[in-house]
Amino acid sequence: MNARGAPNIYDIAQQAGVSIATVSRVLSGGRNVSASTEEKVLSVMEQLHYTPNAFARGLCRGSMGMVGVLCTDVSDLYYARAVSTIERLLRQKGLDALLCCTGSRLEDKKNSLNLLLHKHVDAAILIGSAFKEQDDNSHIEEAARSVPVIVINGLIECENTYCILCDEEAAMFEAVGALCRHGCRNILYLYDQLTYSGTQKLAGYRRALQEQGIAIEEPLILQTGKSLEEVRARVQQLLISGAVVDGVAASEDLLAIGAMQQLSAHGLQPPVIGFNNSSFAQIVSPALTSVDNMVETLCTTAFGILCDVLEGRSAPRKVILSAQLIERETFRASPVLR
Amino acid sequence: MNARGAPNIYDIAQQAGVSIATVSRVLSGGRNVSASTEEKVLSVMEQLHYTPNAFARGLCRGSMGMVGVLCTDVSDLYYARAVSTIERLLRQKGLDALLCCTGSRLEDKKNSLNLLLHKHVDAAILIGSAFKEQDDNSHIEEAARSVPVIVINGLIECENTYCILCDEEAAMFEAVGALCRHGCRNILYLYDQLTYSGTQKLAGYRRALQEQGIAIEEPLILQTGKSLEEVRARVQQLLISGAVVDGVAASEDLLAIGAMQQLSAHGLQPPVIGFNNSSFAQIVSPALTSVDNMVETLCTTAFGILCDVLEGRSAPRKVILSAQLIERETFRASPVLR
DNA sequence: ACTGTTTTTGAAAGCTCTTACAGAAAGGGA
DNA sequence: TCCCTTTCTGTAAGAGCTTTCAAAAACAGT
Repeated sequence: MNARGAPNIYDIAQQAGVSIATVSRVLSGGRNVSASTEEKVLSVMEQLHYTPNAFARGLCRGSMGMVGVLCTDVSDLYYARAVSTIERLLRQKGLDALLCCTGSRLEDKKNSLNLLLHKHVDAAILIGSAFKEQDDNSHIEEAARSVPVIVINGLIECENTYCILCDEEAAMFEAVGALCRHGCRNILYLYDQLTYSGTQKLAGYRRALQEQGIAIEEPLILQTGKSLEEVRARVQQLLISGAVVDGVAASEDLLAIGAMQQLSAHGLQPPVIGFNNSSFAQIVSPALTSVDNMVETLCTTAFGILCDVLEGRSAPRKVILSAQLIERETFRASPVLR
Repeated sequence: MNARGAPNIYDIAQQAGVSIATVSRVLSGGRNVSASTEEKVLSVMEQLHYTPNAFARGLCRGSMGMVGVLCTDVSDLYYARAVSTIERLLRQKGLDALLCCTGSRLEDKKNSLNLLLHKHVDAAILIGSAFKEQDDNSHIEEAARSVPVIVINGLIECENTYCILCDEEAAMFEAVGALCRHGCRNILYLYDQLTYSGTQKLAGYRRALQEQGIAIEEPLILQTGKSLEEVRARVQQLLISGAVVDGVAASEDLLAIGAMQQLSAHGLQPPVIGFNNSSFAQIVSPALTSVDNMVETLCTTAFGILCDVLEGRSAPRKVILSAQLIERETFRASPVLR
């Protein structure tokens, strides 16, 4: 064992009476090493509790087996689920997740991604971070020049970039359509941010109303913050202004819940549909009907693509899954012919 | 620029007409470099978009500025909040968070921690992962031999180890005591796992009943899973068996909510107190009274200690904060004299 | 025993940076 | 002008691993 702590490959070589090249060969699977030599080396490693130095390895191989995982905020249940799923899959494959919560400001997202690349991750997985405008994604394109970038729940189409998303426009179209067919005419729509996903959902809402021949009333389209209080305050404002609301759709469960509470305080209980099918949905009462956009499936698919890419296989540049309406107490689509 | 992509320190040195040592000096703050040389080097770096190779740096310095963050499961709201807080603080300080969700099996926790160390993190932060028995923490003690280990919400006392916790025994003692003083005599207690924290809370429950002279009925102490369904099923079983319940305390909000729902299905609405003060608590109705064990504060404190340790300052080996009962609709302590 | 293959091994170069040490340049005082 | 500091710069030796290339050993076939 050398002076400062951990033994290195030289120590092993010396103890085992072989050269460092042989030790290195044993380390990488024992190709071209005689069985007896391999055994001896392995036993010395065991004895000395040897673990190869990850930095040195990284330096030689250009990779340390880390994948950057970026999202706006893990304390958000939705991202938490996604990150959890991805982390588990990565770990199963011996990869480490370098977590990075960027916050919602574009500038911060850009910086974070950049920093991550300097750590020489093997790939980057962005969750829900792509924006609508092509221009806002320049940092992603830039990043894709050094490592493959997998975007979950965001659209991006450029070299070395892969995206897995759920057709949320269609999902919201269906959900709002169902509300209309149920008889709702003044459907409140709540959203927080206009990420790619946010934009899609809003578009779905608009298309559904148009298709049903219902005029879109802009005041019913409400941008709120993420907190329950903000949502309730905005809804309260709206109600006080005299707006009529006979249905609610929201880009996230929490927003729907806030609206539900505030409407309920006014004695109103219109049908409500949330989005994401988070744990919140089953906990509130009445239990919230919500669109399940399949985070886990999105993540699993993304991971599969990541593996394909890292191992040099070909992979689809864009995968679109479809969502599913999970019916609970706040709304059940009555089987009505259109 | 050299053959394969990124420029290295030699490229910069050559372009700037200086030696690599000088470049390295500029890199590390420009000590002992003339202003003119520094400027020239910096401009070449700029031009070539140079970033020092993190692995090489790691190799020399023995650190890459990464901190391992371990928890059972980030998809759990409680851990998600903690991880989010910690990640943000680490990033502010230029450190990266290597996330590791260990699952609840001790064996997996041990392995994960071990793997993390091989990546040469500067420190490890464990969230709620310490167990009751000293023996179960051997992996932590082992880890602490190579890097400082900060345990949040778990007790551990050994060399190079720091723990920050909330006195949950006292918190639960107070909460259950309040229920008793309110008149509850058959208080259902729900818990999931007996981590250190879990054990403490249960102990608090027992002590409160004892102090109030109420006999502890073991069937009222219910171990459930983490899912709402499991909780409801277990509570249902209990009720069917004819047990009387006139109060509920739980080691986690979700458990309390499950119990609430099931009791409510039986027409019962006893006082209920949850734990963690998660977002769930404000969302359900009636809104859940819950003990806030100050995750964010715990994390901030932990981070402060981490900084002190990394920078060679002294830090307390153990910090205990106290929790706070957040009163909502499911229980309000009436001001009764003991 | 000898030749040609195949398998196993080691020496050395390379990956990119930091840092100790020594030498060169520059500045100050007599 | 000379000598002694102080400031700046370069050389070279690591840090610990991978990998190429050539040499050595083992083996088979005649």
